[in-house]
Amino acid sequence: MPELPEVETSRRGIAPHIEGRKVERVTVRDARLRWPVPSNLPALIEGQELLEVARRGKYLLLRFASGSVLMHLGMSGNVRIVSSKTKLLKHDHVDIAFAGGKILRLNDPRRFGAVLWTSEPVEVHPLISHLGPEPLSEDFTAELLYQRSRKRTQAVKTFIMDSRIVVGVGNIYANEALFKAGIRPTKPAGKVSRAAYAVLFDEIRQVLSKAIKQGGTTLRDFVGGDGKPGYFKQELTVYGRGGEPCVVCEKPLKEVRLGQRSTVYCTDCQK
DNA sequence: CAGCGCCCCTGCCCGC
DNA sequence: TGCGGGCAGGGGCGCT
Repeated sequence: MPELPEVETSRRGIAPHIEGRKVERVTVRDARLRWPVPSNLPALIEGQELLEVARRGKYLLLRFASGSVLMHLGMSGNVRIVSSKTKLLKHDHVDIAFAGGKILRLNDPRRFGAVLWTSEPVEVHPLISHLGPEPLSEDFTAELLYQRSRKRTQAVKTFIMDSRIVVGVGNIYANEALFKAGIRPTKPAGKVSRAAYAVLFDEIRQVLSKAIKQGGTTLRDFVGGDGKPGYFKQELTVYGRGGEPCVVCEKPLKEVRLGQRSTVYCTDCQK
C-alpha cells in the first residue's frame, strides 16, 4: 500500500493527535510482523512522552527521550488515530494509547510491516544507516543519480527503486516518473545519459510531491491517519494500465515484469 | 560489490 | 458457488 507519499500522508495525519502526549498503554495483539514486535515494548515507552513523529524513507519514527520506535507499513499496513470505542478490525495488531484518549492503531493484513525499538540514534540503526538521500531533500541530485549509475547494468527502474540510491520511490511512482521522463524502464541504468537523469530527477520529485499534496494514492483501501483516502490515483498515467492506450500517443501500453514487479511503459514515448 | 530471485503473508479477482 | 492460480503499493536476505 504505502510508498513515500502514503507514509508522509500518514505521518501528517497522526502527528498532531499524539505529539507531546504521554504513552499510557501499549497493546500488542499479534507480534508476528516481519520481525517480532519486541515483547518489552510496553515497558520501554509506557509513561514516556512522544516527542515527535518523524519519517525516514518509508519508516515512521516515533521519537522518545530514550530512543525511537521504528514503524514500517510494508505492503498492506496503515496507521490510524482511533478512540477506545472504535470497533476492532481484523488485523489490528498494535495499539499505542496516549493520555487524553487517542490511540495510534496499526492494521496490517499481510504482516510485512514492522514495529521495532532502538535506543540509539535512528541513523545508526542497521535498517536506516544504509539508506540513500530523501528524494525531496537537497541531498538528492541529478548528478548523484548519474554518478551512482555509471557502469551499472541493472534496469534503470530497479536502480531508482533501490533504497541505497534514493529512498521512497516504490513501484507506482517509479513507473510514473519514467513515463513522464520518456525513459524506458528496462534500459540499463549505466546507459542513461546525464541529460536524461536530469529530467528523471525532476520527474521523481514532481510525482512524489504532487502525490503528497493529494494525500497519496488509494488503490484499494489506503487511508491516511485522518481516515481520508488519497486522490492521486486519478493522476496515474501508466501504473495499472497495461494494454490500455498511452495518454499521449494512444498506443497500447506494454506490461512486463522487472524484479518481480509489474512494469508498464509506452514503447513509442519511452526510449 | 553488483545483481537477481526468493520469500514473508493475506486478500482479491479472474477464469473455469 | 467453489476452487486454483496469479497478482498486489516492500524490502531483507542469500546466492551466484
